[in-house]
Amino acid sequence: MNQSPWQPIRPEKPARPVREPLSRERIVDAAMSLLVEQGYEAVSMRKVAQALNTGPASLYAHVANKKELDQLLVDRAAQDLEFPEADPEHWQEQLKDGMRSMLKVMRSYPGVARAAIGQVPLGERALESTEHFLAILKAGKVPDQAAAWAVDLIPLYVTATAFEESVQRAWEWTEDDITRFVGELREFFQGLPAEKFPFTVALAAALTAGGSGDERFEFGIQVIVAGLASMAEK
Amino acid sequence: MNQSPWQPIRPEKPARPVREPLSRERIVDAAMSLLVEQGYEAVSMRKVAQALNTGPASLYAHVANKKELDQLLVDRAAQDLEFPEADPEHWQEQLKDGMRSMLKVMRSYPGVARAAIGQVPLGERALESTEHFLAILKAGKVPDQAAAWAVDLIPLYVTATAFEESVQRAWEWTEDDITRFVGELREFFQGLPAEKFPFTVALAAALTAGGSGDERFEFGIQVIVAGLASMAEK
DNA sequence: ACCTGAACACCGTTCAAGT
DNA sequence: ACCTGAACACCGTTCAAGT
Repeated sequence: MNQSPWQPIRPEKPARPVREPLSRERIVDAAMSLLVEQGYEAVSMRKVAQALNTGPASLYAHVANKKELDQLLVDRAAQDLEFPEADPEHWQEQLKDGMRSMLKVMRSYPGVARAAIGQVPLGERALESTEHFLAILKAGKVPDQAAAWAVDLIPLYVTATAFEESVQRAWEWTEDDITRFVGELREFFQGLPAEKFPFTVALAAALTAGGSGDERFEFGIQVIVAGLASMAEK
Repeated sequence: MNQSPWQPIRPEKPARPVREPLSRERIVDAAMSLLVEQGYEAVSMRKVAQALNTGPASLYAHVANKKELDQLLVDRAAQDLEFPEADPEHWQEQLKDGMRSMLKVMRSYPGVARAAIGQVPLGERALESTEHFLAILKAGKVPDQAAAWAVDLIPLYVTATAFEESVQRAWEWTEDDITRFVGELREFFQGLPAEKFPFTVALAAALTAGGSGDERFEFGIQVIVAGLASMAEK
């Protein structure tokens, strides 16, 4: 206002792009948003770059490649894991709670299961999760080697469950579609030739029960925990 | 030779491409070869078409899309499954044998596990496999609902194991690389702060044992079978 | 040191046009 | 009915060139 208009103005580079510089942090943030909003398939180097208003090549100064970005996403998701204090009296129930919590986190980041499968969990939070599962297993007197392999089996089962769900979710079926599909499936099983498929026909109803996934998952963790309990000492 | 050279010759279209016509069968054959020789990533519509000396668009007259081709590949692999006659006396060992056979087939078709995950197994051979597992489980007096969910859990575990292996194989590590990595991993675990990670440090050796995968898989099927046995009636 | 545009070698799928 | 070429809208990664 009070600046005389004919005074020469040095326009302090107004066109300069004051964009925040790129960083691993910002890249993971952007990738995580894409993952949550649009699933794993949407997390491409190009789309992440676009979300950050830059080109795909720019990401490679901060992230080695797509695989490393996947690992960073798994680490980020692992931060949401929660574990109660280990309680030796109820180690079996605690093991189940840990697995339920793990599935919950993976469900809240659809697609992270695909990135997690086959990864050795070495992030800080992943290590804490391993430590916690070991503590629970040892409280239950599970032998060392069995406990060690169990902390491999447990994430494998939970991740596989979450991955399977995410694959099926990618087909974009509605609740109705699923109900109809399950019904048709039951009829298909029932209609099979009984001489050749006696058990499949007889158990058609049981085979198609628990479509939502929760009951099947509960069954799975019950089998695993009971199996581990059978190996416990004393 | 004995044909007079100035006689008008109708050259019966020698340039006509006598190529065998496309068919589902031939497409699956070509895709399976690619899968076996170069892994799942190599099975693209374009590469399959190229192997058949045609363009990608030609495949769509016989196969709806890539997903359907994946299903056909799983069906094809399932034909290699073998099951012994069900023997009630040794149902637990038979269950394990069935799982071992399943893993063996999946290992011989690297990449088929990725195509199989999340699929409801409805091919003829897949149905026979379900029927056979049900027969073994019922011979072991596992309740109906548990048996039904078990035939979901079993393929999930085997497929996840095979998929995990195929992901790791895709990194193209040599035997030496793996040995070195496992050694470094053990040292890494041992070097963690013992106040924060007491069990991880103490069990470092056990955590890194059985890198080949066979021992880990044997442990997994032992846990699952023991868990199912704990649910058996009587 | 960090960022960029352009290029390379790929994808799955569609469609109008041919036979 | 079956097949084709060409196109569309994508991939991950590399590299020389800029600042």
